[in-house]
This record gives sequence, C-alpha cells and structure tokens, in this order.
Amino acid sequence: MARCTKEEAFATHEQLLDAAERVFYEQGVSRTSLQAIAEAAGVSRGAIYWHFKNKADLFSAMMARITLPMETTLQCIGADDGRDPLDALQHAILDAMRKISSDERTRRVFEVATLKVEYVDELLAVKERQLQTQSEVVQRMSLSLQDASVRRAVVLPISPLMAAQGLHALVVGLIQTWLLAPQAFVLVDVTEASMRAYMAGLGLTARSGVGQASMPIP
Amino acid sequence: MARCTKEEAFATHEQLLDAAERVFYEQGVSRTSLQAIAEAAGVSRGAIYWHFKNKADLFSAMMARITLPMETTLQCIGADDGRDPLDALQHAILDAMRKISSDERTRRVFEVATLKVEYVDELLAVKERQLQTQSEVVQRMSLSLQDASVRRAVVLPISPLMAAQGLHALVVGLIQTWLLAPQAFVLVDVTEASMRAYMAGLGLTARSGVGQASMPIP
DNA sequence: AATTATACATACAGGGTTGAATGTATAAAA
DNA sequence: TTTTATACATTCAACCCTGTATGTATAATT
Repeated sequence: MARCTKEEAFATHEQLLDAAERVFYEQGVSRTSLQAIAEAAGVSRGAIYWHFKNKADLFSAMMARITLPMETTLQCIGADDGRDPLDALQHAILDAMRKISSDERTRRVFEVATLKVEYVDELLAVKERQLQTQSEVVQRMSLSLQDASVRRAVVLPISPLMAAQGLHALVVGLIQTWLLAPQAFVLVDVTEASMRAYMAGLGLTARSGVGQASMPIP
Repeated sequence: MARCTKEEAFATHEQLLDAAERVFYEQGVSRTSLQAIAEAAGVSRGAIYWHFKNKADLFSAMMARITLPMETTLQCIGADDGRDPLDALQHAILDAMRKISSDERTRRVFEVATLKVEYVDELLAVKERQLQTQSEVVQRMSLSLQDASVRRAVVLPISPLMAAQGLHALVVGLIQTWLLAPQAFVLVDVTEASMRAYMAGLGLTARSGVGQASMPIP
C-alpha cells in the first residue's frame, strides 16, 4: 500500500510479467482473471492496473519481453557482411530453435502465443505486430537467399520471395508442430535436416568456410 | 417449443454448427456466449444444451464436421496403389490447400482453430485429436516418401521420418502464415513451389507419368 | 387413441470478472 | 521540511454467463 522505490516498482513490474507467463500458460489467456495473476505475483489487482492498462496490455508486454530480443537478433542477419548469408541465416534459425527448446520460459511464452490465446479484439494489435515482424523476416530471408544464389552463381528454381516464404513457413511449422508434441522429435535436429534439404532443393549448399569472397564458377 | 420432426431437428443441429462457425470467427471462442450462438441460429440456448453438452462439445463438433472429410481423404493417399506415391501425396496436399483457399467456410474454421481458440481444459481433447491426426499423417508421409525413394532408386539424405516431419511442418507453416496474411501470397502457388524445392532437396522429383512400375537404375 | 419420448423454450440460482473510484503510506521533489 | 506524485491496496457497482430445472407442444410409438 505504501509507495516503494523505483527499483522495487520495476521488480513488481517484472514479477507481474513472470506471473502472467505462468498463469497464462496454465489456464490460457482468456480464462485467467487479473485477480489470479495478482495473487500469483503476490500483489493486489490494483498493482496490475497501475502498471498496465488491461489484460491485453499485460499480455502484449509479456510477449514483447520475450520476442523483442529475438527479433533484434533476426534483424542483424543481413548486417553480418563478412559471413556467408546462407550460413548466417541457418545459424540464426538454429539458434532460435535452440533457445525455444532449451529455455523453459521462452518455450512457455511461445506455447501461450501459439495455443493458448485468441487473437481477437484488443489482442488484434499483437497479431498485427507479429504480421509486421513476419513480413520483415521474410523480406530479409529473401535478400539472404538471393545473395547466396549470386555468390554461388546458381539460379534459384523459384523466386527468392517464394523461397523465403517457404523457408519461413517451414520454420513456423516446425515450431508449431513441435509445441504440439515436443516429445515427437528433436526440434533442432529436424530443423537442421529439413532446412538443409530445402536449401539443397533450391540449389544452395552450406559453406563450411567463413568469410569466403564471392567466387563465380570457372 | 414444440417437438419437431427428425429432419427439422437435424436442420437446427446444422444451423447451430453454422452459427458457431460465424460467431466463433467474429468473436473468438472464449468470448462468445452460447446465448450469442443461439441468437445467430434463431433458437434459444436450450436448443444448444439439447444437442451439445457444452461449448467445448459444440466446438468439437464444428471442427469435426470440417476436418473429418479432409482427414479421411488424407488417409487414402497410401491406398492408391497404382499411382506414384509422391504424386499422390503432392496432389493431396495441393488439393487441401485449394480447399482452404477457395472454400470460405473451411477457411473460417481453420482460422478459428488456429488463431481464435485456446487449447486448455475441455478443449485439450480437441488438441489431442489434432495431435493424433498429425501423427498419423506424418507416418503416412514417411511411408510415401520412402516408397518414392525406393521406386526412384535414390537414397534419401535424411531419414524418411525426419523428411516427413519437415514436409508436414512446411504444410502446417504455410497454412498458418497464410491465414495470418492471406493477401501476402497465393497459398497454392507457394505450396507447390516450396514443396517441389523440398522434394528436390530430398532427391525426389515428380513423375508426370502415372502407373509406372518400379524401375531400378541400369 | 393413449402414451411416451422428443426438441426445444423459459425461468432461476449462483458466481466470477471487470473497470473505476477511493484510500493511503511513503519516496522523491522543491 | 513541506509538498506532491507515486505505487499500490481496497472497495464498489454492474454485468453477463453458465448449468440446471422446469414447462410444453407435438412427433413418434404402441
């Protein structure tokens, strides 16, 4: 009830997000009351309304805390100018898969976002953000694939955009199906295998060496 | 209020499912009350409780009406003994994509199942059914891919199971991303292109001819 | 023709949730 | 040191939804 220091306020802010992750995961977003989250965080409902506008705002903040770091990582795959773009892309994807597999919290948030929330009304804004991010990711993938094809002096059998859309769908689908049945397969392994096959089908093969210059065929 | 004939009762049963599709699509499953569905169907809430146990049962029935036909279709891809298994598989997938793209109702139900429902509590049973179906589909895909590799006398670069899991993920991901942004790409086109690339990466190429016998390399 | 089960409609009880309004002790500002 | 804005806690009003129980007209049964 008493006013606390700024650090303490930030702490309860994080505790609320932590609690939201747990309770949303257990009960789904729509069935959890702000009362339940407040109790899980050890505060009153008033604290939630102080830090967040409503449940949608809280959910959005919970999502942002997990996805923003991953998105900024994805934004950088084009900036690594020295490395081979295909290697960078594949490594970034595999790193993301590793994180989803190993980090319990990341996995929980992804499961909530995929299976335990309804994107309607106020939460449509979150869906729009995902859509925006998705569009940017596909765009970057498209550029990386085209760059890789140029470096390898191969002609892609399909347009770079379609190739990127397929690759992105593959990644999204792998995450989705793995979340539905995590024991069905090892996410990183199947990702690596299927992604390699897909790349091979595009005529793109991984380069083990790093920093190789563009080398047209003789 | 009055008892009606069996055909009329079946009609209201279907009307309730129709109304559920519409209202669930507009408001999401958790936010729609049975009252709203009853009104949309032009009946009272009592009618719903007569035909269905509760909202979860109604949702499950709505899903089953759309997915059961598609599932039975998928079950048959291994039974077409005459045709090349790869062709059959690819055609079945493309047919499903065509249906999702063209049939408004199918698309709505898929969108509800993907973006507008939370798989918790009573609805976990529906998730389990999806998981079961998914497992069977992957199994069939695995067999088809292996069969195709034998007929073509090629060695798959990865295990048939992993290849099937990747293919299934590709399909699921294409549906998911397309539902999120239907105007972003043409579902059937990108599916055909990316699936062809994936198959090529597995060393499998489509056979235009039908009914060709197994032909080992000379 | 009488009975019975059906296919709903209506009424009822009960409970949980939201958003806002208000209270308050204290950290921070002046 | 006084003031003020902060960081919550508590209370309140209002609403809607669910499940069940009951009513009832009629198709189907015998």
